[in-house]
Amino acid sequence: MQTNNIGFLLTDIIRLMRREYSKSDLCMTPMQARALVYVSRYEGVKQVQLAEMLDIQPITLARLIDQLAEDRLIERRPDPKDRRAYGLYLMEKSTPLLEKIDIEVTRVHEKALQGLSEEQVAVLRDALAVMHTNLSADSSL
Amino acid sequence: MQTNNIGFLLTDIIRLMRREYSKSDLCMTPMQARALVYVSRYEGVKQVQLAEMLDIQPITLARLIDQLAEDRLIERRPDPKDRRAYGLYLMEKSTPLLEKIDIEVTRVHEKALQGLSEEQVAVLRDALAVMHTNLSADSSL
DNA sequence: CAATTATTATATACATTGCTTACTATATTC
DNA sequence: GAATATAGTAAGCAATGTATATAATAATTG
Repeated sequence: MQTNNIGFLLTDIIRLMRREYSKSDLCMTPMQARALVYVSRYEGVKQVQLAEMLDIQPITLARLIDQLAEDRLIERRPDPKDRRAYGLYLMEKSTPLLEKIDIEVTRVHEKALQGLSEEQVAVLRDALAVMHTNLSADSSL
Repeated sequence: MQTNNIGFLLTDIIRLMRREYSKSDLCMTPMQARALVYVSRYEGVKQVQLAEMLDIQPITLARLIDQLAEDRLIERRPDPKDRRAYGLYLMEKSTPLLEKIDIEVTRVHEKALQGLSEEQVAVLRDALAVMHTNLSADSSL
């Protein structure tokens, strides 16, 4: 049993990246930022769809959206065709914030990946994508 | 701003690995398992040292140790030379559990890494190690 | 040797992210 | 029209992490 296996490394890296993000003045958590980024990319998305994209439970997303809505970064607009559902839309305040998020993400990426060649980063990215796919596959079927 | 950046990928993979581990019958959390593995590798280690190895706060580790000690997997033995400190030692019950952990870690690794060549895995592992080092560096100095 | 400082472990309180289960309101289907 | 499915939420819990504070003990310094 090794103490430097890949799972341990990943756990550490996530924790370290979280620390790095907390040094910024974004005043939001990584998942909040992520949800906001997704809304900006898929404006009008419904919560169920977004929860599926993020692979989290709808209730987990609901609370994220609560926070973002309370901060007036996004809003829930009633779906005209389905009175149960809401579409998620950006509000004005989010535009400059999204720019800051982008800068911050770039900063952390650069810090994390420094010293790695483009090729290494490409292999890393591909390997992580494969791992994601492998782990998403539901073997219980 | 991309929705498939490396930080997002890592976050997802950690969550998916956690789910995968929860399917096992280990009845312990990843961090508990990790702490147990470290104790098995560095038997007699003191809590402060172990917290440093895991790069977590001493209080975070203290609670992990509480849980493992309550389950009679490890024990705190008073340090003969320092009455403030304890050495951490395995108890009998942990031997078969460590074997099960090893099997489970191998299973999840194989599921996560399937389809990747040995070379890709090697690059992945190296890249993650570099990222860990990069992010551990305290740039505030 | 006495006083200050540092270290070890823990306590308390909190935030974030995640889960399960259950519920309401509304759509859809039989 | 009744049964079923879906969108969103509520309540409660667990795991992991943080900051700050405190008690006990060691180490250092004057």
